[in-house]
Amino acid sequence: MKPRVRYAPSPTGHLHIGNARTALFNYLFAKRHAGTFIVRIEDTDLARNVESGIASQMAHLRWLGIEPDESIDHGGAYGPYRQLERLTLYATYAEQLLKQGHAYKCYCTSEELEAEREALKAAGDDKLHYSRKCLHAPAQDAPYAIRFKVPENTTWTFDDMVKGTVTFQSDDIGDWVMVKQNGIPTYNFACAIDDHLMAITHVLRGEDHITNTPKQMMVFEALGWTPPVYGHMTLIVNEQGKKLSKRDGAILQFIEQYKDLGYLPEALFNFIALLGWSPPIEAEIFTQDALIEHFDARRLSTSPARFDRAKLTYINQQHIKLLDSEALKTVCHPFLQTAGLLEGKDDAFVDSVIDVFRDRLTYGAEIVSLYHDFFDENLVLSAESREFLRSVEDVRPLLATFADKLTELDETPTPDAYKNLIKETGKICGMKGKNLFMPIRIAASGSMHGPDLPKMMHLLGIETLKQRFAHILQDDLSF
RNA sequence: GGCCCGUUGGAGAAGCGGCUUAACUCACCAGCCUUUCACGCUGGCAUUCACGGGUUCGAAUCCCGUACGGGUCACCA
Repeated sequence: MKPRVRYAPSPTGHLHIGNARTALFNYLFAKRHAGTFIVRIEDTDLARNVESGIASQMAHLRWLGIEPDESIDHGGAYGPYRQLERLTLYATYAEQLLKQGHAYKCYCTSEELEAEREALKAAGDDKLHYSRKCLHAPAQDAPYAIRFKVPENTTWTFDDMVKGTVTFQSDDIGDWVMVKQNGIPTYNFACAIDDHLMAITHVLRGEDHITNTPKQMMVFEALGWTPPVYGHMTLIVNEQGKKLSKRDGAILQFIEQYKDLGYLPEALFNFIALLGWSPPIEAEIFTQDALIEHFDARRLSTSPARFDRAKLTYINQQHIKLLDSEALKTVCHPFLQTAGLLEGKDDAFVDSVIDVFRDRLTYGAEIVSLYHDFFDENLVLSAESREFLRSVEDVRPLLATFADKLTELDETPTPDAYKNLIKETGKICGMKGKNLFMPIRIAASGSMHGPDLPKMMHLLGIETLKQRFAHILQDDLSF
């Protein structure tokens, strides 16, 4: 049987990295087994819905390369794919459960419930379950919620795809609300109904849903249905080992933020796939197709996945290396453009900028800071550079010679022209290797680290170079 | 507090009872390459798997307990 899996976001905002990961693993699972990947919008919390949230989520899913087979945008035989459009369906089943005695109307107000919980807490009760005081309440002409009547002395056991056998007892679950006073179903109810109606075979979701599972299973049982296979993936945690909180500013958590910084979608896809899952082969740079080919749900990790930004950086850099120059140009161009670095520059200039930096670029937007680091007007010698200059004998004559030679060049020397110049300078001064290149590099860029020297000089332009050499030669001998 | 889950080097993370004197990757260090820088390549980097018991001829791997960490206990999803 071909699996049918779903990603069921609530449209409360942008695509979060944790949600993206849920979507991604479901997608991988579906594609790996030639199944169907469905996106269902769970918008039953009216207060938290953000209308633009749906479009944003769908757009970023697509940007990541995750294309649903069935969704509000793609249609399908199991629609509608938005819960608010399925209200009559839920009402039908709620009615049935009510009739069969699996559910009952609850007339308690939120104040009463709150007071009840407070009392339990004060009494030292640690379960804080609903008292069931409305279980036999006569019908009233008042607003009501519908509660699921949790069967007594029952054990729910399921074979979790990642955790193994997991068990819950009736005693640990209070009668929960399945339809709110406003007539809209709660998550656990709507989710169970839809998973059945949409013929979902496997549910891969975050571990934070594990305690919801028995609630959903009891709906399936009451209605005589067979629940899907569940799999609960470990949470993604931050440096402190805490669940990623959307309010945590220390980590960029939304796909959009990475997109805006010029991260590559295929790299992000690769990185996220490694969050709580490990490939069966010794590699870690994967294309989406390779990931689909190697995906195996049995390799989903049981311990929390640490969000490691350094790893992301590395993976992105590796994917950048895979790009041909045209593709890399497409990535970098907008950033150079917005930074105003392209004013009066031609295409060849863009090509050289990218060529010079491609080896050390870790994400698109970085091209701008790399550029500034090395080509800023006010260059400042790093401490390391000064120290090096002091350690080399006869630095000054060397730099003077080079500066002198510079005046002999034409207006737009090629990288090779600079290379020859360095060579000649070395010959004249009797210097070579590091002692030759490094002082020139420092004079030109202020730093001991940077792109290939001749290429860099070419980019910098002869006028800037002349200024910089003049500047450093004016400097005190001690630098 | 109840219930559920986890704990391997500076970091991520393999490992599923003997092939492990613990893979791979990042970071770091050293060397090579490059007349510089970077990329790349090669090598180094846990006598040890939170701790304490137990099972076994044999345990990071199984069992129990302790500690620590996390998740969840809503008319949120």
